[in-house]
Amino acid sequence: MLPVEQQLKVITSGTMQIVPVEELKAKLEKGVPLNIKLGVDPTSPDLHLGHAVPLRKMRQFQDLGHNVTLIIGNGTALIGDPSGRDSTRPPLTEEQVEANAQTYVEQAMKVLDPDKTSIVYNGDWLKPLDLNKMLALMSKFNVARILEREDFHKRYANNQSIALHEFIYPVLQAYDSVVIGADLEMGGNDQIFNLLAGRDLMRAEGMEPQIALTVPLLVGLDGAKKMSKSYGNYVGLTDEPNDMYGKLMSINDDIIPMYFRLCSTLSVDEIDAIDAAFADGSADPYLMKRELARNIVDLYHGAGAGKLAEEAFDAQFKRNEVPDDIAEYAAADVVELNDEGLVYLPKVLIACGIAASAGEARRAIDGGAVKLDGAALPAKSYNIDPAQLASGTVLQSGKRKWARLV
RNA sequence: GGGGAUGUGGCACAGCGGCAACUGCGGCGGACUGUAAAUCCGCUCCCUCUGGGUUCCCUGGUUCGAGUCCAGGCAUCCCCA
Repeated sequence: MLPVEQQLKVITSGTMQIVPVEELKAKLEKGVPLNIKLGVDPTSPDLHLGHAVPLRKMRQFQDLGHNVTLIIGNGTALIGDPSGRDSTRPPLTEEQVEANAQTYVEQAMKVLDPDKTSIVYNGDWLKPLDLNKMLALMSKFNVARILEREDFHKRYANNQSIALHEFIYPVLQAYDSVVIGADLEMGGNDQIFNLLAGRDLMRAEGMEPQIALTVPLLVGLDGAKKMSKSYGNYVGLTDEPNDMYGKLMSINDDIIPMYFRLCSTLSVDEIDAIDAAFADGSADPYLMKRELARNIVDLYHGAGAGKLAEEAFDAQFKRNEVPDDIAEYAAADVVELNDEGLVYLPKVLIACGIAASAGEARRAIDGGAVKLDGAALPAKSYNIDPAQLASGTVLQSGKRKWARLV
């Protein structure tokens, strides 16, 4: 294993807080692999780059020679983590949890090293808990302490409801740490209370308390809000390579270093150098962003995928070539003649998935966005000669929506 | 349990009884670019559209005409107990 100082350099890169650092140092100095815990409630089947931030951190631990336990919260999901919420989470059904857990693990393994990861389900030990044990656990916590945390405090102060079972969430999460004997637990920065609860409970059980490590919430592609599917500012881990590359190319310059830090596979030294280059203005943001996009595409789609995505990107957006993997539609299926022997183009655009409604299609035409074989149509050209839609014609709306007639 | 307020397009916020509905954000498209930023222009409910249809929590009512008035319902928020 690397010297403690070097390990710490990697560990602290891109983290929010480590409580307490001295204890972590002491644990590392023992020179044995630590047990690193990450608990996830599979609330959604699709992971994005934001979810991958703690996973990346886990991977760094693995590369340093430590072991990682990924806890699938099929027990805790029955409550729903109240962290950062202003209302009670709807509970998931067992089937949802089951299905989500499977895709979660699949996606997580793109980041983690499967050989150094053990995957466990906390329902295995949480569901069999009997009343005695539950009460014993709950007696270790007190209400005033739990009410101190910001999310509960706010809800309480604002007269928003807090269901009693939500208080139990940190208790169960803490118990997970006891069961697996965690040395360190990580989470997003809204998780700090739950992580500290684990410390308290472990201490109460006479164990060496875990270290709490938090990573920041990743900012979304818009550079403003946190990355989230509902904001539409995310890069999904299963997004197609070209898509992923394109989305990353659209980010603002000033979040490039942060994305390198939290999402890329570059070494800490390399990332530090990039930070420095951005700080003194010597960095070329455009080239850096291309490197970032390649790196992340490689990570999720295999080495070389980034380069291919970049070439496709250059062809499509720099040289305005027709992308080669566009959807094809049989002209016979999509092209309909009206009484005058003309084709109502908006219908064709809808059939080819280029427009959501005829109105949208008409607006796109009027706005000069729609092109046939690269030639823009004049405004109001809604009814066109079917000869313009012969087999082989490429339909385009804007730079991103394409279809080919066959 | 008592009292008060509010419910408008993805979000935010206007709207004297004549509105497909102000404005901002966001989004899309165009120009310019590095699918960055900044800036400028157009669009942003549906419909083969100088027109038609369906909208402003729900249900009824008043009216030639209701997002706007009335009644009841539902939801949310605030104050007091």
